[in-house]
Amino acid sequence: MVTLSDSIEDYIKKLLSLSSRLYVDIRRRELAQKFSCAPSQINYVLERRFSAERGYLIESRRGGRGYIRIYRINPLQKQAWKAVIDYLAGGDFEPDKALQFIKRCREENIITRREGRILQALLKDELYTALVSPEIKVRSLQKRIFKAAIEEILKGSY
Amino acid sequence: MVTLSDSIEDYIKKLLSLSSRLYVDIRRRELAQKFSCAPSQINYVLERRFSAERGYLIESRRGGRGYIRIYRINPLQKQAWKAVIDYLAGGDFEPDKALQFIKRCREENIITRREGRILQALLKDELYTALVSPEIKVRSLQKRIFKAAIEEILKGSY
DNA sequence: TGGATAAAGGTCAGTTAAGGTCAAATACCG
DNA sequence: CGGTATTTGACCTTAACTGACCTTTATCCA
Repeated sequence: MVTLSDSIEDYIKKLLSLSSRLYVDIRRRELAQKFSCAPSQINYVLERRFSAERGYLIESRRGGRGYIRIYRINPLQKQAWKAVIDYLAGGDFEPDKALQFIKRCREENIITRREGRILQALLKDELYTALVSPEIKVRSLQKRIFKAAIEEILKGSY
Repeated sequence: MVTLSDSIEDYIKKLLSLSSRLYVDIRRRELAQKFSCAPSQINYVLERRFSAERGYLIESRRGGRGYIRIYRINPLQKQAWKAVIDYLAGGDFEPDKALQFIKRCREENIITRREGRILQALLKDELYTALVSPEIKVRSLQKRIFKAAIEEILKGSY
Protein backbone atom coordinates (compact mmCIF):
# COMPACT_ATOMS: atom_id res chain seq x y z
CA MET A 1 0.00 0.00 0.00
CA VAL A 2 1.75 3.07 -1.22
CA THR A 3 0.68 6.39 0.22
CA LEU A 4 1.23 9.83 -1.16
CA SER A 5 3.76 10.33 1.60
CA ASP A 6 5.64 7.27 0.40
CA SER A 7 5.83 8.59 -3.12
CA ILE A 8 7.05 11.96 -2.03
CA GLU A 9 9.61 10.34 0.22
CA ASP A 10 10.89 8.18 -2.60
CA TYR A 11 11.07 11.10 -4.93
CA ILE A 12 13.15 13.17 -2.54
CA LYS A 13 15.46 10.26 -1.84
CA LYS A 14 15.96 9.77 -5.51
CA LEU A 15 16.86 13.42 -5.90
CA LEU A 16 19.33 13.04 -3.09
CA SER A 17 20.97 10.00 -4.55
CA LEU A 18 21.29 11.69 -7.91
CA SER A 19 22.78 14.80 -6.42
CA SER A 20 26.53 15.13 -6.32
CA ARG A 21 26.29 17.33 -3.27
CA LEU A 22 25.05 16.19 0.12
CA TYR A 23 21.85 18.12 -0.14
CA VAL A 24 19.04 18.94 -2.52
CA ASP A 25 16.88 21.99 -2.75
CA ILE A 26 13.21 21.77 -3.43
CA ARG A 27 10.42 24.26 -3.78
CA ARG A 28 7.47 23.37 -1.67
CA ARG A 29 4.89 24.72 -4.07
CA GLU A 30 6.32 22.96 -7.08
CA LEU A 31 6.55 19.62 -5.33
CA ALA A 32 3.03 19.96 -4.03
CA GLN A 33 1.87 20.71 -7.52
CA LYS A 34 3.78 17.77 -8.93
CA PHE A 35 2.00 15.47 -6.51
CA SER A 36 -1.29 17.34 -6.59
CA CYS A 37 -1.45 17.85 -2.88
CA ALA A 38 -1.55 20.58 -0.28
CA PRO A 39 1.79 22.28 0.30
CA SER A 40 1.62 21.39 3.95
CA GLN A 41 1.74 17.77 2.91
CA ILE A 42 5.37 18.34 2.06
CA ASN A 43 6.07 19.52 5.58
CA TYR A 44 4.32 16.47 6.88
CA VAL A 45 6.54 14.19 4.86
CA LEU A 46 9.67 16.03 5.88
CA GLU A 47 8.74 15.80 9.50
CA ARG A 48 7.87 12.14 9.37
CA ARG A 49 10.40 10.78 6.95
CA PHE A 50 13.34 13.14 7.05
CA SER A 51 13.88 13.72 10.73
CA ALA A 52 17.27 14.06 12.38
CA GLU A 53 16.91 10.62 13.90
CA ARG A 54 16.64 9.26 10.42
CA GLY A 55 19.79 11.02 9.39
CA TYR A 56 18.47 14.07 7.62
CA LEU A 57 18.53 17.77 8.26
CA ILE A 58 16.19 20.36 6.91
CA GLU A 59 16.83 24.00 6.40
CA SER A 60 14.66 26.47 4.61
CA ARG A 61 14.04 30.04 3.74
CA ARG A 62 10.76 31.81 3.26
CA GLY A 63 9.83 34.66 1.05
CA GLY A 64 10.80 35.32 -2.51
CA ARG A 65 13.39 32.81 -3.70
CA GLY A 66 12.46 30.65 -0.82
CA TYR A 67 13.47 26.97 -0.75
CA ILE A 68 13.73 23.90 1.38
CA ARG A 69 17.12 22.23 1.58
CA ILE A 70 17.38 18.63 2.62
CA TYR A 71 20.71 17.26 3.79
CA ARG A 72 21.59 13.67 4.15
CA ILE A 73 23.96 13.55 7.06
CA ASN A 74 27.01 11.35 7.20
CA PRO A 75 26.73 7.68 7.94
CA LEU A 76 27.00 6.76 11.55
CA GLN A 77 30.49 6.10 12.81
CA LYS A 78 31.04 3.70 15.66
CA GLN A 79 31.65 6.63 17.94
CA ALA A 80 28.52 8.51 17.02
CA TRP A 81 26.36 5.52 17.79
CA LYS A 82 26.75 5.82 21.50
CA ALA A 83 25.83 9.48 21.34
CA VAL A 84 22.62 8.84 19.46
CA ILE A 85 21.58 6.13 21.83
CA ASP A 86 22.36 8.25 24.84
CA TYR A 87 20.38 11.05 23.32
CA LEU A 88 17.42 8.79 22.67
CA ALA A 89 17.65 7.30 26.11
CA GLY A 90 18.17 10.61 27.88
CA GLY A 91 15.21 12.37 29.42
CA ASP A 92 11.79 11.35 28.25
CA PHE A 93 11.82 8.45 25.91
CA GLU A 94 9.96 8.98 22.68
CA PRO A 95 9.30 5.71 20.91
CA ASP A 96 8.73 7.52 17.68
CA LYS A 97 12.26 8.89 17.66
CA ALA A 98 13.65 5.50 18.45
CA LEU A 99 11.66 4.13 15.56
CA GLN A 100 13.11 6.68 13.21
CA PHE A 101 16.55 5.77 14.39
CA ILE A 102 15.85 2.15 13.61
CA LYS A 103 14.88 3.15 10.10
CA ARG A 104 18.15 4.90 9.70
CA CYS A 105 20.12 1.93 10.94
CA ARG A 106 18.34 -0.13 8.36
CA GLU A 107 19.12 2.27 5.58
CA GLU A 108 22.76 2.28 6.52
CA ASN A 109 22.72 -1.48 6.82
CA ILE A 110 23.91 -1.44 10.36
CA ILE A 111 21.19 -3.86 11.31
CA THR A 112 19.45 -6.57 9.36
CA ARG A 113 15.83 -6.45 8.32
CA ARG A 114 14.96 -8.99 10.94
CA GLU A 115 16.75 -7.08 13.64
CA GLY A 116 14.95 -3.94 12.54
CA ARG A 117 11.64 -5.67 12.82
CA ILE A 118 12.44 -7.00 16.25
CA LEU A 119 13.44 -3.58 17.50
CA GLN A 120 10.31 -2.03 16.07
CA ALA A 121 8.12 -4.63 17.70
CA LEU A 122 9.66 -3.90 21.09
CA LEU A 123 8.44 -0.33 20.87
CA LYS A 124 4.77 -1.13 20.42
CA ASP A 125 2.70 0.28 23.22
CA GLU A 126 0.26 -2.61 23.13
CA LEU A 127 2.96 -4.86 24.49
CA TYR A 128 2.98 -2.97 27.73
CA THR A 129 -0.53 -1.73 28.31
CA ALA A 130 -2.72 -3.47 30.83
CA LEU A 131 0.43 -4.81 32.45
CA VAL A 132 2.22 -1.55 33.04
CA SER A 133 0.89 1.86 33.98
CA PRO A 134 0.98 4.80 34.16
CA GLU A 135 2.35 5.86 30.85
CA ILE A 136 5.59 7.10 32.31
CA LYS A 137 6.39 3.59 33.44
CA VAL A 138 5.66 2.28 29.99
CA ARG A 139 8.15 4.76 28.59
CA SER A 140 10.80 3.82 31.10
CA LEU A 141 10.39 0.18 30.32
CA GLN A 142 10.45 0.73 26.60
CA LYS A 143 13.58 2.74 27.04
CA ARG A 144 15.32 0.06 29.04
CA ILE A 145 14.32 -2.65 26.65
CA PHE A 146 15.24 -0.72 23.57
CA LYS A 147 18.59 0.18 25.02
CA ALA A 148 19.27 -3.36 26.11
CA ALA A 149 18.48 -4.70 22.66
CA ILE A 150 20.49 -2.16 20.81
CA GLU A 151 23.45 -2.63 23.06
CA GLU A 152 23.53 -6.27 22.20
CA ILE A 153 23.72 -5.34 18.58
CA LEU A 154 26.49 -2.90 19.30
CA LYS A 155 28.53 -5.51 21.03
CA GLY A 156 29.45 -6.56 17.62
CA SER A 157 30.40 -9.45 15.49
CA TYR A 158 27.46 -9.59 13.17
CA MET B 1 -22.51 -26.28 9.20
CA VAL B 2 -20.51 -23.58 7.55
CA THR B 3 -20.21 -20.41 9.53
CA LEU B 4 -19.32 -16.95 8.32
CA SER B 5 -15.96 -17.37 10.03
CA ASP B 6 -15.35 -20.51 8.03
CA SER B 7 -16.01 -18.73 4.77
CA ILE B 8 -13.78 -15.84 5.65
CA GLU B 9 -11.07 -18.24 6.72
CA ASP B 10 -11.29 -20.12 3.45
CA TYR B 11 -11.23 -16.96 1.46
CA ILE B 12 -8.08 -15.69 3.13
CA LYS B 13 -6.39 -19.05 2.72
CA LYS B 14 -7.23 -19.00 -0.93
CA LEU B 15 -5.71 -15.57 -1.26
CA LEU B 16 -2.60 -16.84 0.46
CA SER B 17 -2.29 -19.86 -1.77
CA LEU B 18 -2.63 -17.69 -4.84
CA SER B 19 -0.02 -15.24 -3.62
CA SER B 20 3.56 -15.70 -4.72
CA ARG B 21 4.77 -13.91 -1.64
CA LEU B 22 4.58 -15.24 1.87
CA TYR B 23 1.87 -12.82 2.85
CA VAL B 24 -1.28 -11.14 1.63
CA ASP B 25 -2.68 -7.75 2.44
CA ILE B 26 -6.33 -7.22 3.03
CA ARG B 27 -8.46 -4.23 3.87
CA ARG B 28 -10.69 -4.92 6.80
CA ARG B 29 -13.52 -2.74 5.57
CA GLU B 30 -13.58 -4.26 2.14
CA LEU B 31 -13.54 -7.80 3.41
CA ALA B 32 -16.28 -7.02 5.89
CA GLN B 33 -18.30 -5.54 3.07
CA LYS B 34 -17.68 -8.52 0.87
CA PHE B 35 -19.04 -10.80 3.55
CA SER B 36 -21.65 -8.34 4.79
CA CYS B 37 -20.49 -8.47 8.33
CA ALA B 38 -19.11 -6.21 11.04
CA PRO B 39 -15.47 -5.25 10.54
CA SER B 40 -14.60 -6.67 13.92
CA GLN B 41 -15.65 -10.04 12.61
CA ILE B 42 -12.47 -10.01 10.59
CA ASN B 43 -10.40 -9.54 13.71
CA TYR B 44 -12.20 -12.42 15.29
CA VAL B 45 -11.39 -14.74 12.42
CA LEU B 46 -7.78 -13.66 12.39
CA GLU B 47 -7.45 -14.22 16.08
CA ARG B 48 -9.07 -17.63 16.06
CA ARG B 49 -7.97 -19.08 12.77
CA PHE B 50 -4.71 -17.39 11.95
CA SER B 51 -2.69 -17.72 15.12
CA ALA B 52 0.99 -18.63 15.25
CA GLU B 53 0.10 -22.09 16.43
CA ARG B 54 -1.84 -22.58 13.27
CA GLY B 55 1.03 -21.24 11.25
CA TYR B 56 0.12 -17.64 10.62
CA LEU B 57 1.16 -14.19 11.77
CA ILE B 58 -0.66 -10.92 11.57
CA GLU B 59 0.52 -7.37 11.31
CA SER B 60 -1.40 -4.21 10.53
CA ARG B 61 -1.40 -0.47 10.18
CA ARG B 62 -4.13 1.97 11.07
CA GLY B 63 -4.96 5.30 9.57
CA GLY B 64 -5.28 6.33 5.98
CA ARG B 65 -4.26 3.53 3.64
CA GLY B 66 -4.23 1.14 6.53
CA TYR B 67 -4.10 -2.60 5.95
CA ILE B 68 -3.87 -6.00 7.56
CA ARG B 69 -1.08 -8.30 6.45
CA ILE B 70 -1.34 -12.01 6.95
CA TYR B 71 1.81 -14.12 6.80
CA ARG B 72 1.93 -17.81 6.36
CA ILE B 73 4.84 -19.18 8.30
CA ASN B 74 7.08 -21.17 6.01
CA PRO B 75 6.45 -24.83 6.85
CA LEU B 76 10.13 -25.58 7.28
CA GLN B 77 10.47 -22.75 9.72
CA LYS B 78 7.34 -23.79 11.46
CA GLN B 79 8.81 -27.19 11.97
CA ALA B 80 11.95 -25.76 13.45
CA TRP B 81 10.08 -23.42 15.73
CA LYS B 82 7.22 -25.66 16.70
CA ALA B 83 8.37 -26.25 20.23
CA VAL B 84 8.76 -22.55 20.91
CA ILE B 85 5.49 -21.60 19.31
CA ASP B 86 3.59 -24.20 21.24
CA TYR B 87 5.29 -23.21 24.43
CA LEU B 88 4.35 -19.59 23.89
CA ALA B 89 0.75 -20.52 23.23
CA GLY B 90 0.53 -22.14 26.62
CA GLY B 91 -0.07 -20.63 30.03
CA ASP B 92 2.87 -19.64 32.15
CA PHE B 93 6.35 -18.62 31.18
CA GLU B 94 9.74 -19.46 32.54
CA PRO B 95 12.65 -17.42 31.27
CA ASP B 96 14.97 -20.37 31.77
CA LYS B 97 12.95 -22.43 29.40
CA ALA B 98 13.04 -19.65 26.86
CA LEU B 99 16.79 -19.41 27.28
CA GLN B 100 17.09 -23.08 26.43
CA PHE B 101 15.12 -22.53 23.28
CA ILE B 102 17.43 -19.74 22.31
CA LYS B 103 20.45 -21.89 22.86
CA ARG B 104 18.99 -24.60 20.77
CA CYS B 105 18.17 -22.20 17.98
CA ARG B 106 21.70 -20.94 18.02
CA GLU B 107 23.11 -24.43 17.78
CA GLU B 108 20.91 -25.19 14.86
CA ASN B 109 21.79 -21.89 13.34
CA ILE B 110 18.27 -20.75 12.82
CA ILE B 111 19.02 -17.46 14.46
CA THR B 112 22.16 -15.38 14.29
CA ARG B 113 24.48 -14.77 17.18
CA ARG B 114 23.28 -11.23 17.43
CA GLU B 115 19.65 -12.25 17.45
CA GLY B 116 20.42 -14.75 20.14
CA ARG B 117 22.00 -12.07 22.24
CA ILE B 118 19.08 -9.73 21.79
CA LEU B 119 16.61 -12.39 22.81
CA GLN B 120 18.67 -13.25 25.83
CA ALA B 121 18.85 -9.63 26.86
CA LEU B 122 15.09 -9.32 26.70
CA LEU B 123 14.72 -12.03 29.29
CA LYS B 124 16.81 -10.41 32.00
CA ASP B 125 14.75 -9.83 35.09
CA GLU B 126 16.63 -6.67 35.94
CA LEU B 127 15.05 -4.99 32.97
CA TYR B 128 11.66 -5.31 34.52
CA THR B 129 12.01 -5.24 38.27
CA ALA B 130 11.46 -1.96 40.07
CA LEU B 131 9.17 -0.95 37.24
CA VAL B 132 6.94 -3.99 37.26
CA SER B 133 5.63 -6.14 40.05
CA PRO B 134 4.53 -8.60 41.24
CA GLU B 135 6.57 -11.35 39.69
CA ILE B 136 3.66 -12.73 37.77
CA LYS B 137 3.40 -9.50 35.86
CA VAL B 138 7.10 -9.60 35.10
CA ARG B 139 6.62 -13.05 33.65
CA SER B 140 3.68 -11.98 31.53
CA LEU B 141 5.58 -9.06 30.17
CA GLN B 142 8.68 -11.09 29.45
CA LYS B 143 6.52 -13.53 27.64
CA ARG B 144 4.80 -10.93 25.52
CA ILE B 145 8.06 -9.30 24.63
CA PHE B 146 9.79 -12.54 23.88
CA LYS B 147 6.86 -13.66 21.80
CA ALA B 148 6.77 -10.43 19.86
CA ALA B 149 10.45 -10.79 19.05
CA ILE B 150 10.12 -14.40 17.98
CA GLU B 151 7.20 -13.54 15.75
CA GLU B 152 9.23 -10.96 13.94
CA ILE B 153 11.87 -13.55 13.29
CA LEU B 154 9.23 -15.90 11.98
CA LYS B 155 8.00 -13.30 9.55
CA GLY B 156 10.76 -14.23 7.40
CA SER B 157 13.48 -13.77 4.97
CA TYR B 158 16.70 -13.20 6.87
C1' DT C 1 14.63 54.97 0.69
C1' DG C 2 11.02 52.80 2.60
C1' DG C 3 6.54 51.06 2.37
C1' DA C 4 3.45 48.12 -0.29
C1' DT C 5 3.06 43.89 -2.45
C1' DA C 6 3.96 39.38 -4.08
C1' DA C 7 6.04 35.18 -3.38
C1' DA C 8 7.72 32.06 -0.86
C1' DG C 9 7.52 28.72 3.42
C1' DG C 10 5.49 27.47 8.53
C1' DT C 11 1.94 26.01 11.89
C1' DC C 12 -1.68 23.74 13.75
C1' DA C 13 -6.18 22.34 14.37
C1' DG C 14 -9.46 19.67 12.10
C1' DT C 15 -11.07 16.00 8.75
C1' DT C 16 -10.91 11.54 6.62
C1' DA C 17 -9.84 6.93 6.37
C1' DA C 18 -8.25 3.34 8.06
C1' DG C 19 -7.83 -0.54 11.95
C1' DG C 20 -8.43 -2.16 17.35
C1' DT C 21 -10.96 -3.47 21.60
C1' DC C 22 -14.28 -5.22 24.43
C1' DA C 23 -18.54 -6.46 26.14
C1' DA C 24 -23.16 -7.86 25.03
C1' DA C 25 -26.18 -10.65 22.27
C1' DT C 26 -26.98 -14.72 19.77
C1' DA C 27 -26.34 -19.32 17.89
C1' DC C 28 -24.86 -23.91 18.09
C1' DC C 29 -23.65 -28.32 20.12
C1' DG C 30 -23.15 -32.05 23.36
C1' DC D 1 -29.43 -26.79 29.92
C1' DG D 2 -24.73 -25.06 30.06
C1' DG D 3 -20.85 -23.88 27.81
C1' DT D 4 -18.37 -22.48 23.89
C1' DA D 5 -18.12 -20.25 19.42
C1' DT D 6 -19.77 -16.68 16.60
C1' DT D 7 -21.46 -12.21 15.51
C1' DT D 8 -22.44 -7.38 16.24
C1' DG D 9 -22.05 -2.58 17.73
C1' DA D 10 -20.41 1.22 20.34
C1' DC D 11 -16.46 3.55 21.18
C1' DC D 12 -11.19 4.26 20.71
C1' DT D 13 -6.62 5.11 18.43
C1' DT D 14 -3.72 6.23 14.68
C1' DA D 15 -1.71 7.94 10.19
C1' DA D 16 -2.36 10.66 6.34
C1' DC D 17 -3.91 14.72 4.51
C1' DT D 18 -6.05 19.53 4.02
C1' DG D 19 -7.02 24.40 4.69
C1' DA D 20 -7.09 28.65 6.98
C1' DC D 21 -4.21 31.73 8.72
C1' DC D 22 0.65 33.41 9.92
C1' DT D 23 5.59 34.88 9.08
C1' DT D 24 9.53 35.99 6.34
C1' DT D 25 11.99 37.80 2.40
C1' DA D 26 12.72 40.00 -1.99
C1' DT D 27 11.70 43.48 -5.02
C1' DC D 28 9.61 47.25 -7.15
C1' DC D 29 8.04 51.75 -7.45
C1' DA D 30 6.69 56.35 -5.73
